[in-house]
Amino acid sequence: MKKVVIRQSLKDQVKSILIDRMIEGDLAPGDRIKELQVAKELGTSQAPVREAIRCLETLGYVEHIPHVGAMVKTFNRSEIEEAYQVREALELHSTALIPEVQNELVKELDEQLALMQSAIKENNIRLFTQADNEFHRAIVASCENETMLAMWESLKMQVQVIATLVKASMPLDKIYLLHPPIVDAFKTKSRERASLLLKGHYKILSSYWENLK
Amino acid sequence: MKKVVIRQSLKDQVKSILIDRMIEGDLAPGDRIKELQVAKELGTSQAPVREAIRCLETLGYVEHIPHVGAMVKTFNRSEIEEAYQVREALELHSTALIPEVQNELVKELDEQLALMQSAIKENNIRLFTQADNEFHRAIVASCENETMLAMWESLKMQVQVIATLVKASMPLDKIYLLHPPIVDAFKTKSRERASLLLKGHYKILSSYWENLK
DNA sequence: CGCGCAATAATTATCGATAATCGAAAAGAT
DNA sequence: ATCTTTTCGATTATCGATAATTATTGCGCG
Repeated sequence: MKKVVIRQSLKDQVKSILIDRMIEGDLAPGDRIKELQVAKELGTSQAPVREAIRCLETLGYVEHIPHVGAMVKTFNRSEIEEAYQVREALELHSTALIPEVQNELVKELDEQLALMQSAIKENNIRLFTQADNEFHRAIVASCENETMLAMWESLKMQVQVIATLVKASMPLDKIYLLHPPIVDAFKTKSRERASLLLKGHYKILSSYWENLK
Repeated sequence: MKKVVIRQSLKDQVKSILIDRMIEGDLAPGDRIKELQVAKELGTSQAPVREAIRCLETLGYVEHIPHVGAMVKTFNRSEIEEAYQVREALELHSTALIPEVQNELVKELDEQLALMQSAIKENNIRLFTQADNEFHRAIVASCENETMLAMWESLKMQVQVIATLVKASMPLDKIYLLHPPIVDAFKTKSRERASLLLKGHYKILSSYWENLK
């Protein structure tokens, strides 16, 4: 691949850097993000940092209070539960919208199932979570509705929290077992059945989550 | 009500003004929004205008191309259809999530039905659309999921387009008739039935929409 | 006439500095 | 000692100006 000069606005660069810091844990929930401080660190002026923060705000990654500042968002219980419900709504309706040709979807789902299994063998929660995410994402993506997919993805952060906590109390292989029947339903072209199974999947995980109180 | 000093950032004021202009039609889809021009008009500097525009961008009201500028968004056919599908997903799942006490919801829905009827008598499409919107909004709102409601509302603009066009070809009273059965279902505490009727409602409007090609 | 290219105009992106605002600490009053 | 007011430091919000980028115009040339 040919190398090309980087032509990315400062805002976008700052945004990427801040997101990286969140992922790495250098920026933990509750941490404040000061515009001028970040600007000095990164060698820019306040404006691009400001824009980047506002962007993160709309992504739901940070919380912003006028004249006070921004801090990395900490989700409370109900926000997380709400997001989980919305995600369920989107996935269920997606299965209903998936066009007839489901071969590619099945292939993708099978791949993610395999990844989940190897993650279980290694007891690699991170890998499992990723495959789990991709599994569900594939379902939403296959109904070819960009708007739907964008909304589904916007709940990433909140669902991340619930997923992490549930996985700590529920064995991975038990979570895994919720998925193959869904793939089978798609294989037999029964979206109706897939939808019901998915609903059951969510119900079971929700009840586990409830017990974590 | 006691009067309180207005304490709103310039950004928010600019944002409101721009949205008003869109509603009034002074800013039509495709129109460019120039930062410095708006700034001069409103007597501010570029910065607040810039922020307001970025905010409108994330709301999906304007489209922004780096180094070129922003313009009022024109939705294409598929974006509108996608939004409509997502809204259906959210409303259907909302009905399933509504807690047992549905009296307040029924009351609100009945009110909106009445408004729709008087709108029909006056042949006031604007009023009808508003009541129609509130009707569906009430359903989503009653499941007490702020995240769900926020997402539902974020599709306002796109749905506005489809609603306007369908109403031009489909008589208002026909659209009206899709709603009372839904209220009846809620009255008999049958969320299951309400969900099915809502699905039917969407199916019928979609088919009308398809015929507008 | 139409195409490539340079010069120019228009607009956004970024900057550095200043004003406005907030929260906490210090001072004062009861 | 407690409550209120004032002051001060920190931070965001806004400004005016400049740099960077893109779009447009006009000109020379085949």
